[in-house]
Amino acid sequence: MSREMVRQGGRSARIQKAVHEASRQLLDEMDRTRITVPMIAERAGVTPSTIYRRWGTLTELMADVAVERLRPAAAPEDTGSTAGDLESFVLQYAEEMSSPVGRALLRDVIAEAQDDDATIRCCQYTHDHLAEISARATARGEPPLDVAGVLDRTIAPICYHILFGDREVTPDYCRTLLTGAGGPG
Amino acid sequence: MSREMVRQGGRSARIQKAVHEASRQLLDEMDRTRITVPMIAERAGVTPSTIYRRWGTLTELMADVAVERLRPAAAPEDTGSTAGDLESFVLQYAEEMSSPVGRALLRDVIAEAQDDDATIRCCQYTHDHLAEISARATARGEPPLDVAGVLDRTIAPICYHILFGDREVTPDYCRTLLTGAGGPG
DNA sequence: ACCTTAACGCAATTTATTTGCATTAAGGCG
DNA sequence: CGCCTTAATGCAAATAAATTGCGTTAAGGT
Repeated sequence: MSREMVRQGGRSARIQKAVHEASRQLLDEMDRTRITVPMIAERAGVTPSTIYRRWGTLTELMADVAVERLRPAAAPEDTGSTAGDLESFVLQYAEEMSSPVGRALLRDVIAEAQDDDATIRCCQYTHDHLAEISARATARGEPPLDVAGVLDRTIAPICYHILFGDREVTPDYCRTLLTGAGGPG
Repeated sequence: MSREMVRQGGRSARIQKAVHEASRQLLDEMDRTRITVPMIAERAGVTPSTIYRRWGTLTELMADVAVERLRPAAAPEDTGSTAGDLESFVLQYAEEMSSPVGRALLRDVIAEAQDDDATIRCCQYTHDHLAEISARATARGEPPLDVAGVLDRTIAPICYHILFGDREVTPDYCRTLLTGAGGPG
Protein backbone atom coordinates (compact mmCIF):
# COMPACT_ATOMS: atom_id res chain seq x y z
CA MET A 1 0.00 0.00 0.00
CA SER A 2 1.22 3.44 -0.82
CA ARG A 3 -0.87 5.27 1.69
CA GLU A 4 1.96 7.42 2.93
CA MET A 5 5.60 7.02 2.18
CA VAL A 6 7.17 10.26 3.38
CA ARG A 7 5.80 12.62 5.97
CA GLN A 8 6.40 16.25 5.25
CA GLY A 9 4.21 18.16 7.66
CA GLY A 10 4.56 19.65 11.12
CA ARG A 11 7.22 18.16 13.29
CA SER A 12 9.30 16.66 10.51
CA ALA A 13 9.49 19.99 8.72
CA ARG A 14 10.32 21.85 11.91
CA ILE A 15 13.20 19.51 12.63
CA GLN A 16 14.59 19.74 9.14
CA LYS A 17 14.47 23.51 9.36
CA ALA A 18 16.13 23.56 12.78
CA VAL A 19 18.90 21.20 11.66
CA HIS A 20 19.56 23.18 8.50
CA GLU A 21 19.62 26.43 10.42
CA ALA A 22 22.00 25.02 13.02
CA SER A 23 24.28 23.70 10.27
CA ARG A 24 24.36 27.05 8.52
CA GLN A 25 25.18 28.85 11.74
CA LEU A 26 28.02 26.48 12.55
CA LEU A 27 29.41 26.74 9.04
CA ASP A 28 29.66 30.50 9.52
CA GLU A 29 31.17 30.20 12.99
CA MET A 30 33.88 27.60 12.59
CA ASP A 31 35.92 25.53 10.25
CA ARG A 32 33.90 22.96 8.36
CA THR A 33 36.11 20.05 9.42
CA ARG A 34 35.49 20.76 13.12
CA ILE A 35 31.72 20.45 12.82
CA THR A 36 30.17 17.22 14.11
CA VAL A 37 26.72 15.71 14.10
CA PRO A 38 26.29 15.90 17.88
CA MET A 39 27.23 19.57 17.68
CA ILE A 40 24.52 20.28 15.15
CA ALA A 41 22.02 18.16 17.06
CA GLU A 42 22.58 20.08 20.28
CA ARG A 43 22.11 23.46 18.63
CA ALA A 44 19.02 22.29 16.77
CA GLY A 45 17.54 20.86 19.95
CA VAL A 46 17.38 17.37 18.51
CA THR A 47 18.98 14.07 19.44
CA PRO A 48 21.88 12.96 17.25
CA SER A 49 20.17 9.70 16.34
CA THR A 50 17.45 11.66 14.58
CA ILE A 51 20.02 13.23 12.31
CA TYR A 52 21.78 9.94 11.66
CA ARG A 53 18.48 8.28 10.80
CA ARG A 54 17.31 11.04 8.46
CA TRP A 55 20.53 12.00 6.75
CA GLY A 56 22.78 9.03 7.31
CA THR A 57 26.10 10.82 7.62
CA LEU A 58 27.48 14.27 8.24
CA THR A 59 28.62 14.36 4.62
CA GLU A 60 25.13 13.81 3.29
CA LEU A 61 23.68 16.39 5.65
CA MET A 62 26.27 18.94 4.61
CA ALA A 63 25.56 18.26 0.96
CA ASP A 64 21.87 18.74 1.61
CA VAL A 65 22.52 22.04 3.36
CA ALA A 66 24.91 23.14 0.64
CA VAL A 67 22.39 22.53 -2.12
CA GLU A 68 19.82 24.62 -0.27
CA ARG A 69 22.34 27.38 0.11
CA LEU A 70 23.36 27.23 -3.51
CA ARG A 71 19.77 27.54 -4.64
CA PRO A 72 19.49 31.06 -5.96
CA ALA A 73 16.99 33.28 -4.22
CA ALA A 74 16.01 35.29 -7.28
CA ALA A 75 16.14 35.16 -11.06
CA PRO A 76 19.27 36.57 -12.68
CA GLU A 77 19.44 40.31 -13.09
CA ASP A 78 17.87 41.74 -16.24
CA THR A 79 20.37 44.21 -17.64
CA GLY A 80 18.54 44.76 -20.91
CA SER A 81 20.90 42.76 -23.10
CA THR A 82 21.82 39.10 -23.29
CA ALA A 83 25.53 39.80 -23.09
CA GLY A 84 24.95 41.97 -20.03
CA ASP A 85 22.74 39.38 -18.35
CA LEU A 86 25.31 36.70 -18.99
CA GLU A 87 28.24 38.73 -17.72
CA SER A 88 26.33 39.80 -14.65
CA PHE A 89 25.37 36.22 -13.85
CA VAL A 90 28.80 34.73 -14.47
CA LEU A 91 30.64 37.37 -12.44
CA GLN A 92 28.27 36.92 -9.53
CA TYR A 93 28.53 33.13 -9.79
CA ALA A 94 32.32 33.26 -9.78
CA GLU A 95 32.43 35.65 -6.86
CA GLU A 96 30.09 33.56 -4.73
CA MET A 97 31.83 30.29 -5.47
CA SER A 98 35.33 31.72 -5.05
CA SER A 99 34.71 32.72 -1.44
CA PRO A 100 35.81 30.29 1.26
CA VAL A 101 32.18 29.53 2.05
CA GLY A 102 31.30 29.02 -1.60
CA ARG A 103 34.24 26.71 -2.12
CA ALA A 104 33.23 24.68 0.92
CA LEU A 105 29.68 24.41 -0.41
CA LEU A 106 30.91 23.17 -3.78
CA ARG A 107 33.17 20.65 -2.10
CA ASP A 108 30.35 19.40 0.12
CA VAL A 109 27.99 18.95 -2.79
CA ILE A 110 30.58 17.06 -4.78
CA ALA A 111 31.71 14.94 -1.85
CA GLU A 112 28.29 13.31 -1.70
CA ALA A 113 28.78 10.41 -4.06
CA GLN A 114 25.99 8.15 -2.87
CA ASP A 115 23.09 9.56 -4.75
CA ASP A 116 23.98 12.10 -7.35
CA ASP A 117 20.81 13.96 -6.49
CA ALA A 118 22.64 16.78 -4.76
CA THR A 119 25.14 17.45 -7.53
CA ILE A 120 22.51 17.16 -10.23
CA ARG A 121 20.25 19.63 -8.51
CA CYS A 122 23.12 22.00 -8.00
CA CYS A 123 23.88 21.83 -11.72
CA GLN A 124 20.25 22.28 -12.53
CA TYR A 125 20.16 25.64 -10.78
CA THR A 126 22.92 26.96 -13.01
CA HIS A 127 21.32 25.45 -16.07
CA ASP A 128 17.94 26.99 -15.23
CA HIS A 129 19.46 30.42 -14.73
CA LEU A 130 21.15 30.27 -18.10
CA ALA A 131 17.94 29.01 -19.68
CA GLU A 132 16.11 31.96 -18.17
CA ILE A 133 18.62 34.37 -19.71
CA SER A 134 18.20 32.54 -23.01
CA ALA A 135 14.41 32.83 -22.80
CA ARG A 136 14.71 36.57 -22.24
CA ALA A 137 16.97 36.78 -25.28
CA THR A 138 14.40 35.17 -27.56
CA ALA A 139 11.67 37.37 -26.06
CA ARG A 140 13.75 40.37 -27.11
CA GLY A 141 14.21 38.97 -30.58
CA GLU A 142 17.86 38.14 -29.95
CA PRO A 143 19.22 34.66 -30.73
CA PRO A 144 18.97 32.18 -27.84
CA LEU A 145 21.94 31.26 -25.69
CA ASP A 146 23.99 28.10 -26.20
CA VAL A 147 23.42 27.00 -22.63
CA ALA A 148 25.52 23.84 -22.84
CA GLY A 149 28.27 25.87 -24.49
CA VAL A 150 28.34 28.43 -21.70
CA LEU A 151 28.48 25.61 -19.19
CA ASP A 152 31.43 24.03 -21.00
CA ARG A 153 33.38 27.14 -21.87
CA THR A 154 32.67 29.45 -18.93
CA ILE A 155 31.15 27.76 -15.88
CA ALA A 156 33.31 24.63 -16.09
CA PRO A 157 36.68 26.43 -16.13
CA ILE A 158 35.54 28.64 -13.24
CA CYS A 159 34.57 25.62 -11.15
CA TYR A 160 37.74 23.78 -12.12
CA HIS A 161 40.06 26.52 -10.92
CA ILE A 162 38.05 27.11 -7.76
CA LEU A 163 38.01 23.43 -6.86
CA PHE A 164 41.63 22.72 -7.71
CA GLY A 165 42.91 26.08 -6.54
CA ASP A 166 45.47 26.33 -9.32
CA ARG A 167 44.72 29.94 -10.20
CA GLU A 168 42.73 32.98 -9.11
CA VAL A 169 39.31 33.36 -10.66
CA THR A 170 39.18 37.10 -11.18
CA PRO A 171 36.47 39.14 -12.93
CA ASP A 172 38.93 39.82 -15.75
CA TYR A 173 39.52 36.12 -16.19
CA CYS A 174 35.78 35.49 -16.29
CA ARG A 175 35.35 38.16 -18.98
CA THR A 176 38.06 36.47 -21.00
CA LEU A 177 36.16 33.22 -20.77
CA LEU A 178 32.97 34.94 -21.86
CA THR A 179 34.57 36.17 -25.05
CA GLY A 180 33.42 33.71 -27.64
CA ALA A 181 31.45 31.63 -25.19
CA GLY A 182 28.07 33.30 -25.43
CA GLY A 183 27.26 32.57 -29.04
CA PRO A 184 23.85 31.45 -30.24
CA GLY A 185 22.85 27.82 -30.02
CA MET B 1 68.55 23.72 15.03
CA SER B 2 67.39 22.19 11.79
CA ARG B 3 69.25 18.98 12.16
CA GLU B 4 66.32 16.81 11.19
CA MET B 5 62.73 17.85 10.72
CA VAL B 6 61.17 14.95 8.92
CA ARG B 7 62.38 11.39 8.88
CA GLN B 8 62.02 9.61 5.61
CA GLY B 9 64.02 6.46 5.90
CA GLY B 10 63.39 2.87 6.89
CA ARG B 11 60.46 2.29 9.16
CA SER B 12 58.62 5.47 8.34
CA ALA B 13 58.75 4.73 4.65
CA ARG B 14 57.68 1.13 5.16
CA ILE B 15 54.63 2.21 7.14
CA GLN B 16 53.60 4.79 4.59
CA LYS B 17 53.88 2.20 1.87
CA ALA B 18 51.91 -0.37 3.85
CA VAL B 19 49.15 2.11 4.65
CA HIS B 20 48.88 3.28 1.07
CA GLU B 21 48.82 -0.28 -0.18
CA ALA B 22 46.11 -1.25 2.32
CA SER B 23 44.06 1.78 1.33
CA ARG B 24 44.30 0.97 -2.35
CA GLN B 25 43.27 -2.62 -1.74
CA LEU B 26 40.25 -1.60 0.29
CA LEU B 27 39.23 0.98 -2.29
CA ASP B 28 39.13 -1.79 -4.86
CA GLU B 29 37.27 -4.18 -2.60
CA MET B 30 34.49 -2.09 -1.13
CA ASP B 31 32.61 1.14 -1.27
CA ARG B 32 34.68 4.13 -0.31
CA THR B 33 32.22 5.29 2.38
CA ARG B 34 32.50 2.00 4.25
CA ILE B 35 36.27 2.24 4.68
CA THR B 36 37.49 3.25 8.14
CA VAL B 37 40.85 4.10 9.64
CA PRO B 38 40.94 1.06 11.96
CA MET B 39 40.19 -1.09 8.93
CA ILE B 40 43.17 0.28 7.02
CA ALA B 41 45.36 0.07 10.11
CA GLU B 42 44.60 -3.59 10.65
CA ARG B 43 45.38 -4.53 7.07
CA ALA B 44 48.57 -2.49 7.07
CA GLY B 45 49.69 -4.07 10.34
CA VAL B 46 49.80 -0.71 12.11
CA THR B 47 47.95 0.77 15.05
CA PRO B 48 45.23 3.30 14.23
CA SER B 49 46.88 6.00 16.28
CA THR B 50 49.83 5.97 13.94
CA ILE B 51 47.56 6.80 11.03
CA TYR B 52 45.73 9.49 12.95
CA ARG B 53 49.01 11.07 13.99
CA ARG B 54 50.53 11.03 10.52
CA TRP B 55 47.55 11.85 8.35
CA GLY B 56 45.11 13.44 10.76
CA THR B 57 41.86 12.22 9.26
CA LEU B 58 40.60 9.57 6.89
CA THR B 59 39.82 12.32 4.39
CA GLU B 60 43.41 13.53 4.30
CA LEU B 61 44.75 10.00 3.99
CA MET B 62 42.39 9.26 1.13
CA ALA B 63 43.43 12.46 -0.62
CA ASP B 64 47.07 11.48 -0.20
CA VAL B 65 46.41 8.04 -1.65
CA ALA B 66 44.35 9.52 -4.47
CA VAL B 67 47.12 11.89 -5.53
CA GLU B 68 49.58 9.02 -5.67
CA ARG B 69 47.17 7.05 -7.79
CA LEU B 70 46.49 9.95 -10.10
CA ARG B 71 50.19 10.43 -10.72
CA PRO B 72 50.78 9.14 -14.21
CA ALA B 73 53.19 6.27 -14.54
CA ALA B 74 54.55 7.24 -17.92
CA ALA B 75 54.81 10.16 -20.28
CA PRO B 76 51.91 10.63 -22.69
CA GLU B 77 51.94 8.52 -25.83
CA ASP B 78 53.87 9.91 -28.77
CA THR B 79 51.63 9.48 -31.81
CA GLY B 80 53.80 11.54 -34.13
CA SER B 81 51.58 14.60 -34.27
CA THR B 82 50.52 17.18 -31.71
CA ALA B 83 46.84 16.72 -32.47
CA GLY B 84 47.23 12.98 -32.11
CA ASP B 85 49.13 13.27 -28.83
CA LEU B 86 46.51 15.61 -27.46
CA GLU B 87 43.57 13.45 -28.47
CA SER B 88 45.23 10.35 -27.10
CA PHE B 89 45.94 12.02 -23.79
CA VAL B 90 42.51 13.61 -23.39
CA LEU B 91 40.61 10.44 -24.27
CA GLN B 92 42.66 8.42 -21.82
CA TYR B 93 42.26 11.08 -19.14
CA ALA B 94 38.49 11.17 -19.61
CA GLU B 95 38.21 7.41 -19.54
CA GLU B 96 40.22 7.05 -16.36
CA MET B 97 38.41 9.82 -14.52
CA SER B 98 34.97 8.72 -15.68
CA SER B 99 35.26 5.32 -14.05
CA PRO B 100 33.80 4.88 -10.58
CA VAL B 101 37.29 4.62 -9.14
CA GLY B 102 38.51 7.69 -11.02
CA ARG B 103 35.53 9.70 -9.89
CA ALA B 104 36.14 8.67 -6.30
CA LEU B 105 39.79 9.70 -6.60
CA LEU B 106 38.84 13.11 -7.96
CA ARG B 107 36.31 13.59 -5.17
CA ASP B 108 38.82 12.58 -2.52
CA VAL B 109 41.44 14.97 -3.81
CA ILE B 110 38.97 17.83 -3.92
CA ALA B 111 37.47 17.04 -0.53
CA GLU B 112 40.77 17.82 1.13
CA ALA B 113 40.40 21.51 1.74
CA GLN B 114 42.94 21.95 4.51
CA ASP B 115 46.08 22.32 2.52
CA ASP B 116 45.60 22.70 -1.18
CA ASP B 117 48.73 20.71 -1.71
CA ALA B 118 46.86 17.64 -2.91
CA THR B 119 44.68 19.44 -5.46
CA ILE B 120 47.55 21.55 -6.72
CA ARG B 121 49.76 18.54 -7.25
CA CYS B 122 46.94 16.73 -9.02
CA CYS B 123 46.54 19.70 -11.36
CA GLN B 124 50.24 19.86 -11.87
CA TYR B 125 50.33 16.34 -13.28
CA THR B 126 47.85 17.30 -15.98
CA HIS B 127 49.67 20.53 -16.66
CA ASP B 128 53.01 18.74 -16.95
CA HIS B 129 51.61 16.21 -19.37
CA LEU B 130 50.26 18.92 -21.60
CA ALA B 131 53.56 20.81 -21.34
CA GLU B 132 55.36 17.65 -22.45
CA ILE B 133 53.13 17.38 -25.49
CA SER B 134 53.79 21.05 -26.20
CA ALA B 135 57.55 20.53 -25.90
CA ARG B 136 57.35 17.70 -28.41
CA ALA B 137 55.43 19.96 -30.74
CA THR B 138 58.13 22.62 -30.75
CA ALA B 139 60.78 19.93 -31.15
CA ARG B 140 58.98 18.87 -34.33
CA GLY B 141 58.79 22.43 -35.54
CA GLU B 142 55.06 22.67 -34.88
CA PRO B 143 53.64 25.59 -32.87
CA PRO B 144 53.48 24.98 -29.12
CA LEU B 145 50.27 24.08 -27.31
CA ASP B 146 48.15 26.62 -25.47
CA VAL B 147 48.30 24.59 -22.27
CA ALA B 148 46.09 26.89 -20.22
CA GLY B 149 43.62 26.95 -23.08
CA VAL B 150 43.40 23.18 -23.24
CA LEU B 151 42.88 23.10 -19.49
CA ASP B 152 40.05 25.63 -19.74
CA ARG B 153 38.33 24.36 -22.86
CA THR B 154 38.87 20.61 -22.63
CA ILE B 155 40.00 19.32 -19.24
CA ALA B 156 37.73 21.62 -17.22
CA PRO B 157 34.46 20.62 -18.94
CA ILE B 158 35.41 16.95 -18.65
CA CYS B 159 36.03 17.29 -14.92
CA TYR B 160 32.90 19.36 -14.45
CA HIS B 161 30.60 16.77 -15.98
CA ILE B 162 32.31 13.90 -14.20
CA LEU B 163 32.09 15.61 -10.81
CA PHE B 164 28.54 16.87 -11.18
CA GLY B 165 27.31 13.87 -13.09
CA ASP B 166 25.05 15.91 -15.32
CA ARG B 167 26.06 14.20 -18.54
CA GLU B 168 28.06 11.30 -19.95
CA VAL B 169 31.63 12.08 -20.91
CA THR B 170 31.97 10.04 -24.09
CA PRO B 171 34.94 9.93 -26.49
CA ASP B 172 32.80 11.74 -29.05
CA TYR B 173 32.08 14.51 -26.60
CA CYS B 174 35.78 14.81 -25.83
CA ARG B 175 36.60 15.11 -29.52
CA THR B 176 34.03 17.86 -29.83
CA LEU B 177 35.74 19.71 -27.02
CA LEU B 178 39.09 19.28 -28.70
CA THR B 179 37.87 20.98 -31.85
CA GLY B 180 39.17 24.48 -31.54
CA ALA B 181 40.80 23.86 -28.18
CA GLY B 182 44.23 22.83 -29.28
CA GLY B 183 45.39 25.98 -30.98
CA PRO B 184 48.86 27.45 -30.58
CA GLY B 185 49.69 29.59 -27.56
C1' DA C 1 -12.54 10.63 16.71
C1' DC C 2 -9.74 6.54 15.50
C1' DC C 3 -6.00 3.81 13.47
C1' DT C 4 -1.76 2.88 11.34
C1' DT C 5 2.88 3.75 11.19
C1' DA C 6 6.69 7.14 10.01
C1' DA C 7 9.54 9.82 12.68
C1' DC C 8 11.27 10.80 16.93
C1' DG C 9 13.58 10.61 21.88
C1' DC C 10 16.11 8.06 25.08
C1' DA C 11 19.54 4.97 26.64
C1' DA C 12 22.58 1.19 25.95
C1' DT C 13 26.04 -0.55 22.93
C1' DT C 14 29.50 -0.51 19.64
C1' DT C 15 32.93 1.78 17.11
C1' DA C 16 36.00 5.55 16.14
C1' DT C 17 39.14 9.16 17.71
C1' DT C 18 42.17 11.27 20.97
C1' DT C 19 45.78 11.28 24.37
C1' DG C 20 49.55 10.04 27.82
C1' DC C 21 53.43 7.46 28.26
C1' DA C 22 56.87 3.92 27.24
C1' DT C 23 59.58 2.10 23.41
C1' DT C 24 61.88 1.92 18.93
C1' DA C 25 64.84 3.42 15.50
C1' DA C 26 66.48 7.57 12.11
C1' DG C 27 70.16 10.21 11.41
C1' DG C 28 73.84 13.35 12.99
C1' DC C 29 78.37 13.33 15.40
C1' DG C 30 82.76 12.02 17.43
C1' DC D 1 81.40 1.90 14.76
C1' DG D 2 79.03 3.35 19.03
C1' DC D 3 76.64 7.23 21.31
C1' DC D 4 73.09 10.69 21.57
C1' DT D 5 68.97 13.22 20.52
C1' DT D 6 64.39 12.99 19.29
C1' DA D 7 60.83 11.88 15.60
C1' DA D 8 57.90 8.21 14.96
C1' DT D 9 55.63 4.34 16.59
C1' DG D 10 52.99 0.97 19.78
C1' DC D 11 50.02 0.25 23.50
C1' DA D 12 46.26 1.18 26.44
C1' DA D 13 43.18 4.24 28.72
C1' DA D 14 39.95 7.92 28.10
C1' DT D 15 36.87 10.46 25.35
C1' DA D 16 33.72 11.16 21.63
C1' DA D 17 30.98 9.65 17.78
C1' DA D 18 27.94 6.37 15.47
C1' DT D 19 24.63 2.60 15.78
C1' DT D 20 20.72 0.14 17.56
C1' DG D 21 16.61 -1.55 20.32
C1' DC D 22 12.54 -0.07 22.12
C1' DG D 23 8.97 2.86 23.87
C1' DT D 24 6.56 7.30 22.59
C1' DT D 25 4.74 10.99 19.67
C1' DA D 26 2.23 12.78 16.05
C1' DA D 27 1.24 12.80 10.54
C1' DG D 28 -2.19 11.87 7.71
C1' DG D 29 -5.66 8.87 5.94
C1' DT D 30 -10.26 6.62 7.22
